[in-house]
Amino acid sequence: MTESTQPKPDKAKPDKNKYRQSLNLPQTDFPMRAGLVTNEPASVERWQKAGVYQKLREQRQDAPDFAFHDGPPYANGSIHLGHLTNKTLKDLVVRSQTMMGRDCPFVPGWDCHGLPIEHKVMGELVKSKKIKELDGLDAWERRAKVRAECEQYARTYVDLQTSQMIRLLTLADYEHPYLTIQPGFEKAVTEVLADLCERGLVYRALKPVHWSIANETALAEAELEYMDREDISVFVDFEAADKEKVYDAFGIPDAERPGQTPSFMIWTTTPWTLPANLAVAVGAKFEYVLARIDGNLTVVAEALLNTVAKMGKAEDVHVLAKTAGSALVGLKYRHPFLQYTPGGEECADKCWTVYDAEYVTLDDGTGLVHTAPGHGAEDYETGKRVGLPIYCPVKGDGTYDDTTPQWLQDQHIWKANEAITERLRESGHLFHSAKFMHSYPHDWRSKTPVIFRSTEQWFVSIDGTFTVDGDEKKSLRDRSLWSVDQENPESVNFVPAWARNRLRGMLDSRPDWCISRQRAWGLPIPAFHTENGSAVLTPTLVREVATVFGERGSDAWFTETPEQLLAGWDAGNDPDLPDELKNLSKSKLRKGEDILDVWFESGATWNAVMRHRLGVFPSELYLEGSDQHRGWFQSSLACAIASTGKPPYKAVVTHGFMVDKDGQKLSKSRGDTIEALFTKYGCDVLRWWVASLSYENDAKVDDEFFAIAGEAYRKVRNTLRFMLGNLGDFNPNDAVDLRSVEPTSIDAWALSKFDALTKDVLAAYEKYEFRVAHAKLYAFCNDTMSAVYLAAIKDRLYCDKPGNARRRRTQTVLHHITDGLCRLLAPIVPHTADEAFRALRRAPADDIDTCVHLKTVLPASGIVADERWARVMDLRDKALAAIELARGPADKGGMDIDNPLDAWVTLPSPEGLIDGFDPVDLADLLGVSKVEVGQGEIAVTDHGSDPRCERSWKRDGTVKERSDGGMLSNRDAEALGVA
RNA sequence: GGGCUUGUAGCUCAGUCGGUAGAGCGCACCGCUGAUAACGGUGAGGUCACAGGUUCAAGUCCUGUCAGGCCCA
Repeated sequence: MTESTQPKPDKAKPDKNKYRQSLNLPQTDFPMRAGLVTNEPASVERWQKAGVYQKLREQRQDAPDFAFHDGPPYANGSIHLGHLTNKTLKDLVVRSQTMMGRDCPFVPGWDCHGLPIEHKVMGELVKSKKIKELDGLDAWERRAKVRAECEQYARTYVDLQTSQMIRLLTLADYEHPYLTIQPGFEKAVTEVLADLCERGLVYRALKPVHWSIANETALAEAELEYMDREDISVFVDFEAADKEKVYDAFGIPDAERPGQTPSFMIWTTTPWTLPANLAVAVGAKFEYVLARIDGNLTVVAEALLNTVAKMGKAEDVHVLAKTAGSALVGLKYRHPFLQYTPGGEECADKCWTVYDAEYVTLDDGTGLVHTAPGHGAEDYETGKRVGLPIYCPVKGDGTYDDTTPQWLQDQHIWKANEAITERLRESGHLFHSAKFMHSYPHDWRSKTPVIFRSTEQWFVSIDGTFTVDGDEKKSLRDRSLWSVDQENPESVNFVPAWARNRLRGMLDSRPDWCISRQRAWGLPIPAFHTENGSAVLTPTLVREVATVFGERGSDAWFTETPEQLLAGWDAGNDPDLPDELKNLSKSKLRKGEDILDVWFESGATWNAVMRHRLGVFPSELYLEGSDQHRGWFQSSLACAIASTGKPPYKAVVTHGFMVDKDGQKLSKSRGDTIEALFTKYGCDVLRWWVASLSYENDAKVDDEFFAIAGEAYRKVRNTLRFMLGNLGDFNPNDAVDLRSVEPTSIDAWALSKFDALTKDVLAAYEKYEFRVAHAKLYAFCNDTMSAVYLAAIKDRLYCDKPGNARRRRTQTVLHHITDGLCRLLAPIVPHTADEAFRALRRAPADDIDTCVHLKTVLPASGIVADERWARVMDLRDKALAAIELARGPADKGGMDIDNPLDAWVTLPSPEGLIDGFDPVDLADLLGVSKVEVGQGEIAVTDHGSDPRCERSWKRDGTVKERSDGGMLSNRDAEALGVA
């Protein structure tokens, strides 16, 4: 059946709408359907035209500061859900702080340098064949050219992301962002580097670092990605140099000594590092055995003997003797295939030594650890301690150099894994080998496995001590740890609290910071090399180059000569330059080719943005994802503490990651683009969703959750619409003095509820508990307003005479609450709050000055509702339950009352509970026609057969036929002016 | 393998000092039809991931296991 075949319902009940025209029904231009897709961009345009961000800065000149610092996203690609959450959370902070009256300037930033962009640009140059244009150029010209391409690339994505963030309704100084490629920014970063040089924290050393073979550069920890990889694990026998000393160590009597030479069995998953083996490490405290395994005499840790034997499928295992690891220390062994020693007199006898080391464990392997100081962090420490050379026979491209045996030279290390294993097998040194899968660090860009390789790099010392302004000599590690220590009264504050431990754990264990990279797209480390190759990097020199960067940008490093760059530097007057260099010739200097780790740049944003630009330090807050404990939180802390002695932030807020519906890692190829989400749901809906997250944990993302947020948004929107509709005929001139509101009136109750809401929401905003604010606002709209107050005041708003005092009083209160509610909602739904705020004031479309975002929250009304209200509301709950029962069928104790307006209720007033309360207010709160005060229990009576007012539909006992022929109650007759 | 962290109703989350398990959404049912592609009411739903332990008493404290997440090796 189609609708057209049905009778017209309007005609069916003509009398029902007899008085409809005389009612004050809601009227508003605020539509039920939000139309966010078109209306949000219109709001953005209006705010930009009005210059909201600038106006706020002028308006808040004397207001308390809230300097919040934006961590720079990487200028590559479109923003994704992670950005959306991060940026929205930041905007919730900015807007809520602004709404609370503070001056919260927010300078958005972008991280523009770095490998990912350079990698991408190089790929595009190759693809477009433009790479050929670089062929004839020298290295510096090439780099300059690549840098120009990179800058263009970065700026493209800064523009794209800027437009997306603006579309997301975030409030920031998008006209003047900070970019890590701006000359002023580069200067500020270089100044921080100068400060660190001044503290004596920057040094150059040969050290194993994570090395990307594909990109031929050192990588920071943050540039690694762990992925599964198949490798060979090998158990190798290293033959003892002097068998008698081994037997001595195991205390075997001369007579019982076998003629055979025992060996030390080591285990490694990187056979390619064996050519660089310079030592074996044991744990002095562990027990070791001399065992015969299928005929071979070998030394392994007692605890691991069975596992090792089983792995090698050994059939005959027999322990000859046992001794402590400490007895093995100092014993010598021969390398399985190196016939000579690659440098270092320590090894004139062509043997290497067994040492004790802390990091030896009995978790896996043999308890004897292959040590190659050029290829591992711990190996390096051991090598340094015992004076071994930091030997690294692997070149930057991953092939062996000419210090290795002929059969390895120029071979790639990953191929060498096989070759070495085979060689060991042939020579009888291999006990066992097996392929296995493990999680292994990869270069996050090229997705290729990373190796440890020692190269000359610049480092920031974590444990070197220094003073700032003549304070106590302490290391960067100790200072950093203290700055986050709970015992420290000036400690950084962490939300959530466990973030403190997480940062501390990392500070405890982090090694020296390798800050150099061998690429073109970055800020050059302004070091110069003298003719004999030694590096010059003095504070004065660095500051001089910083000035040049500030004036001409860091491109100058690539296009200018050392004389030009150092025009203002006088070697003779540089206090940190060694005497023998005082009269060096600038023309003989060579520019260093390293660039700075991008984490150093972002670690110094506080200097460029907070200190230089806004003149505020430290920042009130850093807010980023939990991965930034190791990233930005830590790099910023290190830079700021080394430079100023103070942390760059007073507080750190961390949020979790976006995961899928099942809590699993979000796949990168998944889902809609950001623009698709913007148009499908609207940004206010997405923001409402972000506000609803318990962001300290990971957040599940799914269409379903956005849809739920959309439903909730519509409920709030409808509540606003209804409130606005009932103020359709209200003018501020009609307002009554709020102080005249009776404490026992329903209006006083609503006002006090709104005051409480304001207090709760602001407290939540203050603590960055947006979820709490969100829940309170939602409950207020749905319960306090929609279900209770608005339901109760409907009758008077619709039926009282428009200018009636009671109606105007209620409207005054409603206006106050609507106005205040817009302000409280503004940080979460900036478009909708402003739309409602403007609708409340009936601002015409061309009025750009009416804007909720230029306002602050309303002060408390100061109305104290009667303290009995809480108990009166409990009484209401009971009465409603009684009405609900009365509406049921007789066999369930009910009276079959269809409509609550058919009922009257008698309420008891124990201890004068409802004395002085308006019975009409109480009736309206219950949705019944009349309330009487009585004794005993709550009583519901059926008045369904009483005459019904044709206008208000109430049966309040005053309904009778009036002069116009209609059945009306006293109030409605009066409102119409009929007798 | 290590650090930090999560696991409570179908879903998202509260749960304070250890003392009878809470909300919203969804669902079911009912009402209203003057907030109407709205609005209101009522109800069902839980072995608090699992296994031990401490305690008169454990979602809560301790140990371990399982399954996730971030970071690291």
